[in-house]
Amino acid sequence: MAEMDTRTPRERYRTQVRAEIKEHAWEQIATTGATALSLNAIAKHMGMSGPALYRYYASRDELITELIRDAYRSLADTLHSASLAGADLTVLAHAVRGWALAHPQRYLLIYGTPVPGYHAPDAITLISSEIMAILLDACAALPSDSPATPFDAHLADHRDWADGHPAPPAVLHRALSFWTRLHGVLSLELAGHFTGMGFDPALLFAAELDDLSAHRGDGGPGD
Amino acid sequence: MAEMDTRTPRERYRTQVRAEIKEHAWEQIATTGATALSLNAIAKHMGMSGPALYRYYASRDELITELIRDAYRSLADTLHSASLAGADLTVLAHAVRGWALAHPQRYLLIYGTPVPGYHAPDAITLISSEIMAILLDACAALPSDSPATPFDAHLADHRDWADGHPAPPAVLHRALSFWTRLHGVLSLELAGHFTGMGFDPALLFAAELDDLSAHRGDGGPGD
DNA sequence: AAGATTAAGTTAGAAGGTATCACGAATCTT
DNA sequence: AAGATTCGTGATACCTTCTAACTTAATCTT
Repeated sequence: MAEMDTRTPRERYRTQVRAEIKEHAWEQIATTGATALSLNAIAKHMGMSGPALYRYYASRDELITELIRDAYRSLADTLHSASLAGADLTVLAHAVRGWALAHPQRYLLIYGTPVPGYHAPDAITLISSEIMAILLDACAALPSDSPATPFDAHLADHRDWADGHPAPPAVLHRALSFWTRLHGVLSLELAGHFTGMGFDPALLFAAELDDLSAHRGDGGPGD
Repeated sequence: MAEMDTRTPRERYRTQVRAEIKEHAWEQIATTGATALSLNAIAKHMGMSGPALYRYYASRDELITELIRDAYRSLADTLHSASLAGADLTVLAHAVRGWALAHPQRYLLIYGTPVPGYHAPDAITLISSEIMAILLDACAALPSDSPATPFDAHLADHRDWADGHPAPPAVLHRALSFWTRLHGVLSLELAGHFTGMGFDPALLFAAELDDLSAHRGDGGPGD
């Protein structure tokens, strides 16, 4: 049975309206993009007048910040699930890609062009490092006998972002490459820079992924 | 001697004002970002009233389109110069990075999150394939004895974007990897996703570049 | 040179955006 | 039931892009 909700009806109503606002916001973002998000339109769509929204979100920026946080949370949860069900890099990569293609505006909200004056609050940094931890675990699972590069040496001394994760520099390096390479393909694809070029972005993504898992692996027959 | 300018003074004045508008636009974009570009602010900054700008640009979108075109042109020229002065991939990559760091908003305008309803006109597609041609030339200059991947086979049949360039599929593949990997690092760096992580993005960029030039090159220790 | 034409710049205003404020009304608390 | 709190509203201020009408000025034609 549900335990007694200690919150007052007012509070429950409030959180429900906040959630409904975000729902409409996502709907609008999915069609018109994040920059064109309009509080007025959301309000009218919900049957109330513009300024009423300001009872729930102090500003447009605050709403967007919460949307970004939710997007991070959604991605982190997706990765967490994938990581539980067999956490190798390939599975993880396809989870990321699937999520990004299902919610392009969410991905772009996180990793796209930043809002000029925007600064990520700590809550987001936390989720971000949670994602990084999953990635580092997956990278650590792969063997790595590649020679230490100059960048590896640099990483040995600059591993704040690993947040205490005991991975060796080569693994840190691999995680960063994983992140930046997949983002390179994904962001260009989502931005539409491949449309009209003729090839299938999914295959390029897979090729980059193959290269990541193979060429510094067990020294075996890479592919 | 300057040859007679056949244009009327009106036309010369017109192009000069258009150029001045773009200059102010870049100034504003550099500080506040592209989404916050305001025609009104530009006009007031130039000492004339808002609607006057519409004599020179039919809409805000038309101005932005021309800015994007100029940004593409600037990048293409930069790459062209670099390509003339010894066109190996490393030089090219550092030219791109230098340009991107010098004009972050220009880079983001080209490769960042797209404007929802925006569609690139043909003039831009032309410059884009000009850039691709330079990249393909540089990639073709490197030896390539890597085994054909499934993606290579796919590229053999989907090479419209190469625009008649006679590069073999492996070179096309390398060009795409070059593009996406460097963009992966650059875009995340420009978006500020590395700030606070501690490591030096320049070294990550260099490491990615090393990997690109080395591991499928001379048959080195890679595989 | 005088008149007609064209272009440029102005003000006014429509439509829409964020955000603040003051006020009435609904609701929770006591 | 009375009081305090919160919600939603309309009015308002100040932005934005963009259109329309009007004035002024430069240029072209006769």
